[in-house]
Amino acid sequence: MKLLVIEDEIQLAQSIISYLSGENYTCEYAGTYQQALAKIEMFEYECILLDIMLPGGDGIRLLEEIKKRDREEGIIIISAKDSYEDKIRGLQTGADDYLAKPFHLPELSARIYAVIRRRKFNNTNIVRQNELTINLLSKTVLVNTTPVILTKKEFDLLLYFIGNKNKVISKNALAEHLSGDIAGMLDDHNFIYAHIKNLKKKLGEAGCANYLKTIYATGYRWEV
Amino acid sequence: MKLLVIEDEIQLAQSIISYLSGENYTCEYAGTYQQALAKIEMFEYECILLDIMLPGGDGIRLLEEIKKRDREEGIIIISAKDSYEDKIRGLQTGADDYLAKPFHLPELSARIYAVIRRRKFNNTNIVRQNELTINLLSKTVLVNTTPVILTKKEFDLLLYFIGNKNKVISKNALAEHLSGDIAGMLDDHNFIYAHIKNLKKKLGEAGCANYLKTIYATGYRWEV
DNA sequence: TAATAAAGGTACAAATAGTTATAAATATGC
DNA sequence: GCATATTTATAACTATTTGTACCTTTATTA
Repeated sequence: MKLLVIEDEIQLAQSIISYLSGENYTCEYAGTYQQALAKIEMFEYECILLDIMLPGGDGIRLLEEIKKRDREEGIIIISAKDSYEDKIRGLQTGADDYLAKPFHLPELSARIYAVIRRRKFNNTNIVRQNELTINLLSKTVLVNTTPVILTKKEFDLLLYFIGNKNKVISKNALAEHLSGDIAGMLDDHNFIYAHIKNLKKKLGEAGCANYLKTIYATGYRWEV
Repeated sequence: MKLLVIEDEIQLAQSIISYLSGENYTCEYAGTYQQALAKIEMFEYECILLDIMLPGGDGIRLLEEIKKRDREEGIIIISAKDSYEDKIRGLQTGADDYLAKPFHLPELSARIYAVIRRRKFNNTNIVRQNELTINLLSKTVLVNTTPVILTKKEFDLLLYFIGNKNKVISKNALAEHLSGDIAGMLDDHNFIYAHIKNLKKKLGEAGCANYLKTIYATGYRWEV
């Protein structure tokens, strides 16, 4: 899961990022309006943390800018002043949640989780697909009643496939999703093959039918 | 699907082309105003990516030049400066979309797909034609309810025929569409025969009537 | 209807893509 | 900081697709 932390106080940003990285989020950072906008154009995020009091007072403008793009990411506003007007204004402009400074990092983490769950998984912790049961909270996978131990990348991969079922996804797009990097993508991302193979093997051994089809010269497709 | 990438930064152009080739687009490249104009005059593209800040000629001028020709291709402007005026000016001159550098390759890919879908496929992911149903996202083909497994080239070919139904298409045009400008300028593209034959065979076996007519000494026409 | 030009069929070669096993690098946990 | 697990890189191998060559069939035209 990728997050963007938009916050001008470097100290705070660092501790947020450090904590959330430990929660298995991939975090990126923007300290100014311009940086943030550039990042948002460049990347897709599951959730954006936005300090509404950016220098230049551009927080709300940035929020409007983000909402205009009509993407799927959640937005959580962080604000120094716990002002009611700010909160109302933020939520009206389309933020999903609001958190006043100072806050506890586990609380932030919980809210991020809640926002993502609400937006991406229809407010449920459990994703079911045929004989698969995926628990987003515990990050565990069952095939019928058999548990399957997946690594983080394998889990991400599986979730991505199920979230994009019946679509062909290119090897490049998968690599991008897993490693989050940009341009200079001239390298062969052959590591994808390894993850795919391991995922298939583990699911197969647990008795899961092979839904993940290779579309030669094109990509992969999770067929259901 | 054929794209023209007009971009003077070779590095960036390369990574764009590398990524989009992986997404199954046939990409061609122009680094200058003159090259771009020459390409556009000679060939047809489904979508043009235009760096508005070209050396030796105004990108906007090129955009006007392209629009003057009144073709069907989509145009996506790529710009280094995320300037509001630039964007407005580009979109007013007839560009379909605008993307500020630096951007994320999957995002570019998604926008190209959106533009092509809007222009060529009535904004739908499903193309229907008589007993054929083509899903652009899953890249699958049904004849009535019978699935037909096509290779990459066969799928492209079919889509191209249906997108140009009732028009005669020369062997050269087909070769160029599938393999790019080089192939289009060479003679003797017997590989087209092979692909046509395989496509016809697969569709026929699935119960599809033969809409693909050979126009002797001229080309092929998908007659409906 | 014969001559000829073009297209179709087929089989095989070459290129490309995908799989797998293993090793090296990196990250994680105790 | 060491041991372990995970991720990424490498390389050999396998499978599939694509391109080519050559031969056969079909259509066109005189």
